[in-house]
Amino acid sequence: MGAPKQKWTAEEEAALKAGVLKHGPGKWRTILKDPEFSGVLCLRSNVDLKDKWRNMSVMANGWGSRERARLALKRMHQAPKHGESSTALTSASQSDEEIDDARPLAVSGGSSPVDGPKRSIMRLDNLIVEAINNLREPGGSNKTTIATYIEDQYWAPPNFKRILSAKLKHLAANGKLIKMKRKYRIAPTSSLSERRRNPSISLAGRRQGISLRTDRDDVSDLTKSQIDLELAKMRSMTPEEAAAAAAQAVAEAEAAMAEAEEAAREAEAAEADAEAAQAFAEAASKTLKGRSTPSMNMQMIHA
DNA sequence: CTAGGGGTAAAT
DNA sequence: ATTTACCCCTAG
Repeated sequence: MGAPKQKWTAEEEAALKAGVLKHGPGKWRTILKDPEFSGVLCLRSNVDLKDKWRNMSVMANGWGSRERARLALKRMHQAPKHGESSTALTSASQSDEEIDDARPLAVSGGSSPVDGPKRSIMRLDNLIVEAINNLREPGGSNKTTIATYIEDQYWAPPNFKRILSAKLKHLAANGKLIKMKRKYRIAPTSSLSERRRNPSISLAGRRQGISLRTDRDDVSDLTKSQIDLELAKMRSMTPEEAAAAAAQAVAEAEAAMAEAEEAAREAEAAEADAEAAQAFAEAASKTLKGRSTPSMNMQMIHA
């Protein structure tokens, strides 16, 4: 009875992504056994990992197996009117876009053993959240610290700092982050409240709550509708999607980089995200081709 | 153990 | 009322 539900947190998602990135899709048991991730994922089962990954992949690539069937069925079932003859060309509209897809991840039995390439495309704002959460600095973390963390943990494009600045500013404007003095912290509205169903492990982290809204430094004032719109736009964009799009133009990425820089200078909403993803993908491609190794160091604290 | 199907409870 | 996504169940 009583388990209301159990939502996945950013840390868990990040850990899962990192785990898949390292060991490849499948191998849930391996990921779960990894000491680096077990600290965060010890409450989840391998099946949970699989399911979550499925959900995320489905969301990322468009529609997987279930969604399509369900949607089709629902559409069919939910067409009360319609009728007879004529009309003809029914569907055939969108459906199969067959995304080129950089890599279908979990799907397909191909599953190369060492599938996990270095493609560490992750949504920048998730990265930022992860950085702040993991740093756990009192009063928040400043831009430099966040940048250092991310650069340390993952690879970063040369103009990363600029993109990060834009992103940070944008997130603060959106209300997703609270900016105080020179430090950023996660906004209290971000649904960080209830915690695990298993209270036994006391896990040192998770300092939340306290809507410390002291300063009226305040972000720029955007209307609620505007914020909502931007958020919706951001949400519709997925890392894999962006990565696929970016990978396609990887040959011309060098030229795109210039544009990205310029765009990042102004940095507006999802557009900045897209450019950032492009830059990231470009860097990933270079790395993959045999450049310097990405320092994939995970150093989490797990007392 | 992993992949997939299905149900059902939360959120919009 | 519809959609989202968490969780359980079963087959390979």
